Order: sequence, then structure tokens, then C-alpha cells
Amino acid sequence: IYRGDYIVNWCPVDQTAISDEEVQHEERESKLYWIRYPSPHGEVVVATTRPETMLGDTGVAVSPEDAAKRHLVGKTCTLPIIGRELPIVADAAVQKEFGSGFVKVTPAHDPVDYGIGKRHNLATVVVIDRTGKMTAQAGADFAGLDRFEARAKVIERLEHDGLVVKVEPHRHAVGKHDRCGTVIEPLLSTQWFVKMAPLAEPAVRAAETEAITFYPERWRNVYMSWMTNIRDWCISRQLWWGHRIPVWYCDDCDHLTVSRTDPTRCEGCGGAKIRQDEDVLDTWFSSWLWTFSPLGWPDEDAPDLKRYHPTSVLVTGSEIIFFWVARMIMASLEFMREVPFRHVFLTGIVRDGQGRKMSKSLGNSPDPLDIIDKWGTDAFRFTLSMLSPPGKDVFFDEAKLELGRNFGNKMWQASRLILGAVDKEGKPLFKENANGDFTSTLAFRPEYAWEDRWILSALSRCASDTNRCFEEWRLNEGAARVYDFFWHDFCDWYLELAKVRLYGEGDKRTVLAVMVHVLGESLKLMHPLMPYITEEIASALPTSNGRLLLEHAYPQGDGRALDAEAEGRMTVLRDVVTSVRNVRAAYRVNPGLKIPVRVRAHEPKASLVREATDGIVRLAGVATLEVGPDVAKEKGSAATPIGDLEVVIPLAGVVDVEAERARLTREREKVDAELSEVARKLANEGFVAKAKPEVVERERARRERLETELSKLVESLGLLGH
RNA sequence: GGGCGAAUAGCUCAGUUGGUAGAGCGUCUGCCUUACACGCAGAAGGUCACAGGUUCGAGCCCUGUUUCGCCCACCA
Repeated sequence: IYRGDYIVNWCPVDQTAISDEEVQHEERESKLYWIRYPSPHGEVVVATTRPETMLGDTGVAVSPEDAAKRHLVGKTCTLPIIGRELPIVADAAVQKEFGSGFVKVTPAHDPVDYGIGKRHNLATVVVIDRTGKMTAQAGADFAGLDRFEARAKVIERLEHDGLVVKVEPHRHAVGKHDRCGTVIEPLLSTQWFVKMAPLAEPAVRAAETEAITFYPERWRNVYMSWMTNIRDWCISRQLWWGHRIPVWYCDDCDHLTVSRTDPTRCEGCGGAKIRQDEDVLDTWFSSWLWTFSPLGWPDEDAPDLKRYHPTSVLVTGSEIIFFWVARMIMASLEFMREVPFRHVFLTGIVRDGQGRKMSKSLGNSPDPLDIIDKWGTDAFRFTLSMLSPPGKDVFFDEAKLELGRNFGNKMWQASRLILGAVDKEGKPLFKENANGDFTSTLAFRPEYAWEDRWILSALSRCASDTNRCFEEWRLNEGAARVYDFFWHDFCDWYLELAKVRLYGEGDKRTVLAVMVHVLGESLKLMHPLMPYITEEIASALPTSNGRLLLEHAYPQGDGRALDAEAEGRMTVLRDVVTSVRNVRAAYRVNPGLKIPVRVRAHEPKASLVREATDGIVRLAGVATLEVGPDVAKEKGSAATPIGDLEVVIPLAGVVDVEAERARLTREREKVDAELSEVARKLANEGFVAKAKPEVVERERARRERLETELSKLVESLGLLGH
């Protein structure tokens, strides 16, 4: 840390120095003024965007490469208005192609000029003060004017004097203070700085060696480019609020006393006439210590520090990579000699409907407490999780919260169904089972039906998929995966199938045990995304044992539960049920009306369908289900092929021949199109020779299935007559 | 000036080893079916920005273009 006089970013409104990171650049249409500085040695015309600063010029510079102007180097010209003689120097900071090739040099008000002034021993003349007004040095006509008023007045005077050669439009970026929007004034002043290069070096290495990793990875490059182009950090602020700089100056000697406790005497000469620095530290200068300073540091043996440092993940927004993330890494490596965290996960930024970042000053941010009152904490949390792909900004729209609210409601309702059927001890709450056994489902060894094996298999897949998503930082996909499983697999299919046993005769213990188990595991999977509702429901489950979900291990997915056979059965049931529902909807069959259904199928598929009869009957509104290879398919029935089986629904008087022909024709066109696509692929020798065998095999199977379906459709159409 | 991201169904967006385009909302058709109308069932809707290239095969890989957005930057 050092103190010195340098050009800093100065905010004339807040009247403080700020760091480079607090300057927001904004492209603007501006003007480039070409101004003649009279000289007896030749034409000198400078080009500038800030004419008001010329009042503080102490030189003119040209490029050392600029042969046409070389003869002027070492000569002088006259500064208009003021009348000061200005030396003409050659400096590598000047580009000969830009503007006129002459640069006016104002060491007190421009960082580049400051460098030129240093190298050529030019004087510094301060013409703008800390409030952005012109000083006495700017001359009596300008002193006290605002810097922008002065600009206009300078040009006015120069035009009057015939010294403005031309004015051209010029697009360039101006720096603004990120807090108040005031145009930054580069100002020469005495400030404290941190020398950054030595701190950046290990921080660069930490990212290179992947001691710290970034998600999504591209942010690593952002971090790296900042780190490798780092500049010293101005940490003193002329503000009221903050950590006051712990340095005392002595009126009697030059010594600086630096102390953690307030001293009464100068450390150098022992004198009592000391006064503390008036300035405070940049707020980030304390924030960069955050990963260790709250844990007991600088006591390196503090238990919390030993236990919790370094931590695993920092979750934050990309907008503060420089302000905070990068600096925490540097501070930790410097003071703790280890990384502060191993992974940096950058979330997207939540923006308003117009894409603007939510901010207090814009007033475009809804009050989270209002949102939570209206929609619920979990709904808010879940919706944002599911709608936020890694590192991508989210356009927030309150209506989107319906997604989370509805899902929360779905969980609640499904739980009502289940908890209405089983008591706290796991005993069935209604309808005696066949043998009158009321023993708990908990200690019971269940005898799984195939649909139980299916949902357990699906649960296992969901858990392992979800884990993988989370491990790969794809939280949105993890959320979507659980959402889909719970709503569509568990609620739409399993619970509906479960009602066959739940509301029917017979032993209910197996189905209750499975429902409770799958609900409980789903709650665990959902818990990080919907902590409140899941704990609430879980506490009522017979399996809770008074423990919080928070205390349980996260489900990993039990590979032993995977059951391809049961999944195959489910596919058949789904296909049959869907095709029946399809026909019912197409012919507006009264939803309350149970209809006869026949399924044409050969063994072993026929048995599969027979064994799923109860489910098909309940889910598709079926009166009677006939299954076999030769079930009748007469005129006046609707027939839908599903691979090698066919769902036939006799609907005498309901099926309109023309409508059915249209339906089947449309279906045939679809199958035809798909079939020719597959045929084209398989006819391609390159495909058969070079594609992976399993891909080719899949296409062949697909062709076979489509051909079967097509022949059935043709048969059905023939049955309808022409 | 440099870098990064985006462009997919009417809307908001998913889609990581290149192999039959998905969700939510909205729309249309039926349903208040004893967990849920914040719901159930069914349906329609897409030359995946444009132009080339690689490949048997491209939303996905490569090159270029256009349009948006963000970050960085001392050409005055």
C-alpha cells in the first residue's frame, strides 16, 4: 500500500475519488474540436474533445514517428486565451494518425497527459477544482464557471478569435460514476493505492491450475483478462461513512504512524501533535477480506477459520467478478496463503421486463416480501431456479411465478391424497383390507405390482439424473427433471393407477408403502428448491421420525430399482390408454360413458396388456377389455395401430364413417412420411456402412414398426369401404 | 477498438458426447371424474436468423453475414 499524487477518477458531485471499477463507460456522440495554437515555426493545430482543459495546457506533443512535424519538436507555440508559451515535445503516447497529430497536454486533468508531463518535465496547472468548477488559474473570465459552461465559453472565444479550424462529430466513451451518473473528472490528487501486480500473480495461477474453477467456464476468461491487465487500486475515499484509514500524520516530523489502536503520540518523534487521516477506505477494501475476517482472522487458530476456510462454492453474479470475486481471491491468497473457495458459480442477473438490471435507483425492482406474500417463498425460489439456465440473465415477469405456485399446489394436493389414506403410523385410514390387517406399512414387506416397480425405477432415474444436473451446475435442468417426474410420472400416472388398489378391495399396504416412499423421496429431491413446503409435508409423513429433510442424505438414485421390464409394461399401458382417450376425444364420447375396448395382440404382448387390465379400465374409461390375436375388428369401429398391436373400439352409431376415414387417412399420411424418411436413410449406403450399428438397428426396427402400422391402417381403411 | 453472449412453436425459453425437435404459458375441444379448475383429458402449432462448409447424417461442429444485448478499453 502506498500513498502518492496521481490522476484519479474524481466525482465532482460526491467529491470523492473512486476506483476504475466504479467508472461506467458510456458511448456518446460528441465533437472533436480542431484548434490552432499560433506558432512562428509552422502550423500547430491540436484536436480535442475537451476544449475547457486547454486553459491548463503546459505543452503540445507529437508522435516521434511523425516526420512531417519533427521540425517543430523543441520549438514552442502559444496557448490561446491564456497566452502561455508551450513547448512542443515528441512522445510515444501520441498516434500520428489520429486527429491532427498534435495533442494538447494537460497534465493536471488527463491520465495520458500526466504521463507525458512527467516524461518531459512539464508544469501542472490545475484549472478545474473538486466541485467541477474552473479555478482562478483558468483566468478571470472563466473562474467559477462549471466545466461544461466553460467548454462552451472557450469555444465561443476561440471562434471569435478565428482559431477554431473545424469541428467534427466524434463518437467516444465518457466515464460516469456508477452511483450517481456524474461525468468523471480525472483529477490530480493525493490518495492511497494498493499495488496490485504482486497480488494478481498468484490469483492468476490459482485459475490456471484450476485450484479455482468457474461455471460457466467462459467467466474464467473475463477474470483472467482483468487480472492480467490489472492496475493499482485507489482505496481512499473522501466519504463520511466507512472504515477510517488507520494512519496518523505528525505536525512535527514526516513520520506516518500506522496503528490498529488509536495512538496518542507520533511513533517517530514522540510528539503529541498527530492527526488521523480524514479519509475512509473503499467499501470493497473490507469486503475482500470477507471469506476469512468473519471467521476469527487474524487469529489463525480460530476454530471457525480452521473449519470453514476455504469453502467450497461461491455463488454470485458476474457483475461483481472484479469488485469482489477477484479481490477475495487475491486477499485470501495473500493473507491466508490458500484459495478462499474452490468453485465460483455465476448466476444470471434478474432483469425487468425491458431487460434492465433491477436497481434501487431505477425503482424497477419489486419488493421480494410483497412477491412472497402473494406467491409464496417456495414458488418464488423454485420458479427462478427452474427458469435460470447457468449464467444466463432472466427477464423477470411476475406471471412466471404461476409455474412455481402451481407446482407447490400440486405437491400439496398429491400429499393430501396420500396422507388422507395413511395415518402417522403408516396404517391405512379407510376401507379395511381383505384380511382385515391394519398393521403398519412401515414394517411390512411389500409385494410390488409391476406399476410399483415402474415408479420406483422412474424415481431412481430421476434421482440420478437430478444429481448429475446439480453436479454439472445445471440447476434449472435438475429442477425441471424433478418437476416432470413428480407431476407427470408420479401424479398423472402412478397415483391414478394406485387408485385401483386404494379404492378397491384387497390389501392396500403395498400401494400405501410405495406412495409414501416415493412422495418422501420426491420431497427430499425437491427440498433444496422448495424448502418450506417440503419440510411441512414431510413432517406429516409416517416415515418422518421427527427428523427434518435437511438432515437426510440427498437421494442418489438406487440403481437396483431400475426395472426395464416394468418400464416396458408401462409403455404398453400408456400407449393403449392414450389411444383410447384419443378416440374418445375425437368422437366426443361422453366422459362418463364406459366403452368396450379390444386389443389385438399376440403373445407375449397380449399377456402384458391383460395384466394391466385394471389400470387401463380405470384410466381410459373402459367397460370391457378383450385381448387376443383374433379379436373382432368390424366395420363401425375405430382402430389405432401401435406397433404390432392394435386398439379397436367398436362404436356402432358413434363412429362416423367419413370422419373415421379422414382420421385414418391423416394417420396414414403421417406414417407414410415417416416411413419414407426412414427408408431414405436405410437406402443410403453411407449411412448403413458408417453410422453406429445401434443407430442403424434402431432405424430398422423403426421401419418395421411403421410398416406394421401402415398395413393395419390400410386394412382398416379397406374395412370402411370406398 | 477488443471480447463475450443471444437469435428454436403466438409469447417466455430448455435442448453438453451430431442420430426421429421439447417445456411452461397462450390458443382450440371436451370435462367441477370422491388430491388438485393453481386441475384432468385430447388437439393444433416449428425450412431451429441467413449463406456456405465438414459429415452417411447438423438446432448442435467450422467459416462468413445480419440483428439485438452485455463486458472491457488512457486514439486525445
